[in-house]
Amino acid sequence: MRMRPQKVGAMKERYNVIYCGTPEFAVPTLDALANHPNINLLAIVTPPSKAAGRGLQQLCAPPVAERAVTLNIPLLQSENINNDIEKLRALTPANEQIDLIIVLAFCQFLKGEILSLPTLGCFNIHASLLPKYRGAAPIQHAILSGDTITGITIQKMVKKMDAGDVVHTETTTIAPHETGGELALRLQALSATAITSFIDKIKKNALLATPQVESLVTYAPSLYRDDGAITKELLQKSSAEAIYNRIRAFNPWPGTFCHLNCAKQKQQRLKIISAQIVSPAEIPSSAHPAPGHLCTEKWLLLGSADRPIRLTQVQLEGKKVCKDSELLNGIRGELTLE
RNA sequence: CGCGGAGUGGAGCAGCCCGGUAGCUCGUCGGGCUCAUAACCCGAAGGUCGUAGGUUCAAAUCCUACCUCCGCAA
Repeated sequence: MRMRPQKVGAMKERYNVIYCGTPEFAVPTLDALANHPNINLLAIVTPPSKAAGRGLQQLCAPPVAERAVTLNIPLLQSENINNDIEKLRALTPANEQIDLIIVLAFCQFLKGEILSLPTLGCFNIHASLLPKYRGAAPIQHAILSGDTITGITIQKMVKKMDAGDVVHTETTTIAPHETGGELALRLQALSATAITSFIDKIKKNALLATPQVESLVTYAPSLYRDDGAITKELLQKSSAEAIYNRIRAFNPWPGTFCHLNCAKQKQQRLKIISAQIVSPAEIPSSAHPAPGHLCTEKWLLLGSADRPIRLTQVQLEGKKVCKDSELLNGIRGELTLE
């Protein structure tokens, strides 16, 4: 049963905001907030800097943290923000209150105590059309499922992950060949648009909170490297379109790959950068790969449950990205899958 | 000092272990052929073998240092 939308918010000249975010994805929205005339950014919260990079173990700050320094806004790097509530209070001027906490791609879960800290509440920007794809990897899952539409949702955070009332949405179509990385770039810009509209709604006291329809809830769990494995088993039971969607959804992260055996060499991992579905009519019958098998006559063709998939751009361990035909130019002996 | 791979004509690679004339699959250019192809045939151009030292009669190959690119792991 759908509940009647309720109004939340209050008119005010300037809102005290704390922004929580981590990766590049959260930077444009930070900029939008920092530039907004009605927003006073009290502080920016990110996780601590971590060692990163090949060879030298250098400390690497989250992109949002770097941006905070550039913007000259107080930065709080916290392992777990739930334990640092006092530090947040300390950043608030004596006779003022925290009005809003905005959370985008933060990698930390906010508990009850912090949710009740701001006067207007905590709001999360989520990169899907909730209630679809609650969880950590909504962008990839939307493409993986072959969706043609997605967007940005702003929800009033509750104790349950991504389950709060929806207060604002922006939609966009997913292009047929769009990758996870390309869509993420567009959605991070759309997120900045969304937050501006959201603030305007608050200003006009026109914010409507619509409960999520529970029966439509789906989840987008975290992805891991192994999820990108294109195996014989997966190929045998999947359509070419499903494999193709996986390849583009997982580009550039967590990436898709398969394992190759080449004559008298040890097994090598082959990253798949891009691919395309091939109509059987486009290739000679001698080059038709069986489901779960690899054909290397001129292109790298994987056999799926229905049509072949050509791996157009690939990368072998320790090598640069190259076209499938270029890889085959250098291969001596037979190449087989796994 | 986290582990590992790689720099050789325009591209992708072999050759290095065991030093002795620069090789393979493509591409490019010229010519030919076909109704046609991710086609085929003939010919040609194009390389300081990442950089700098060292060993040697002789180094792509052995030794040392450095530069660059990349995979894994976080």
